[in-house]
This record gives sequence, structure tokens and C-alpha cells, in this order.
Amino acid sequence: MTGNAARWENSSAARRSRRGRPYPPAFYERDTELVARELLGAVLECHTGDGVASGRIVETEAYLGPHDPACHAVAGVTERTRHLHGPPGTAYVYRIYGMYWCFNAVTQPEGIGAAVLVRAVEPLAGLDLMRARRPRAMRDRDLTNGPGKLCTALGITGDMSGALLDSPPVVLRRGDDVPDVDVRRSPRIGITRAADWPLRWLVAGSEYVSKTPGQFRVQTV
DNA sequence: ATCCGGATCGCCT
DNA sequence: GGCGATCCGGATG
Repeated sequence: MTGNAARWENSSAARRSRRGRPYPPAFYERDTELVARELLGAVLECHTGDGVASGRIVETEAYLGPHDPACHAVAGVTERTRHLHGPPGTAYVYRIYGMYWCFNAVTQPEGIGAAVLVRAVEPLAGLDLMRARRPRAMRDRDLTNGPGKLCTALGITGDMSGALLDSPPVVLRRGDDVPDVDVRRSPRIGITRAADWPLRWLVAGSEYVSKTPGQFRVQTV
């Protein structure tokens, strides 16, 4: 465990952190793989003028910083990656393929350029809102089983990038912790560089994880 | 100024 | 499983 991790585990903020409480910045200012693992089971919640929608995180990926060839931080600090290099516990929301948004929680000390991508959630609240935003989803699991889909369903957009995640419009709360026996890891999805690094975390057996091309090398933790 | 490829999705076969 | 939609950042000339 890293020094930062120990600092979090021993902190009064950690002891105060209970189910339903937003994570403070100290939670995120740690090893990115650890944060990706621990965000399984957390609740991602988005507030808009239409109301509140939320879901339980069942799939995450770690993007480690400039030394990770698949991480946007390899480009350095640019207009696009500005918020990736922001303080821990803030949002990095970027547009992909010209059409969709992807949501990340920034990790590590400010300026590193590391983050956790949320790839899938299990819908919890605001199902009517999500169905209205994604009218083509035939089943409820199709509302949020992909990083672009969940942003559309929850209402997460680029103007929320840079915002602290302990208060609206986007809030990440501690949920029911997922025990190690229910956690799996695999390589990350949809990337070409560092494609074999096992930096994707999933809740075993969840119906709500994103579709995987073929069968992955999946390991227990 | 131009080109290329991408942390995706939905529809097609 | 393959492909088109659609756009921007970064690289190249």
C-alpha cells in the first residue's frame, strides 16, 4: 500500500466515510489502480434541471498518467486534457468519436494526469429520465453498460468537466463495498497501446457490465 | 493546410 | 464481426 493510501485509510475522513457519503479528495489522491478497484460499488449521481439520475459502478478502468501509453496525459497539458491534470476528486469529461462523452474521476496529486474511467453502472434512481435520454435502449441494462451510454443516460456532459465530485452536479458516493471475491480484472477495452495491461476492474457476474469483444483474460484479484 | 486515429455506439450481416 | 457516423487534437508538411 502506498503512503497516500495509508494516509487515507488512517485519516478521520476515511473513518467518516460511510455508505452514502461523498468521497473527499483524499480518497482520490492515491494509487490509481487502488482507486479504480475501490470505486466498484460506489454510486455515481448526476443532477440536471430535469432531475437526478444515479447508478452503482460495476466496471472501471485505470489510466495511470504520462507513462501509460493509453492515457491522454501522454499529450501533456493541452486544452483537451486540462481537467485530467486538475486536482484529485474532480471530473475529467471528454468527447470521443465526435459524439459521446466519457466520464473520469481524476486521481493522484494535481498535475500528474491520471484518472479512473467509469465504464458501466447499474441504474439505481431516475430510470424514467434515463429511458427518455436513451429511447433506443430495449432493456434497462442497455441504458448504462458502456462509458458513452452511461454519460448520456445520467446526463453527464462536458461542461461538468473540472467540477469537484463531492457536490452537484456530479457526486460520487460510497456504496456497498464489493469484496475481493466478487472482483475481476482484465485488459482495458478499445485501446491499441498498452492493450495487455490488466487495468480494468469488474463486478463478477454483474448483468450491467459493458459488452466485451470476445473473451478476455480475466483474473481474480 | 491537411491528414489521421480515437478510452464508442448502433445497425447491419 | 464489420462498418459508418461525426469531430477534434495532435502530428506532419
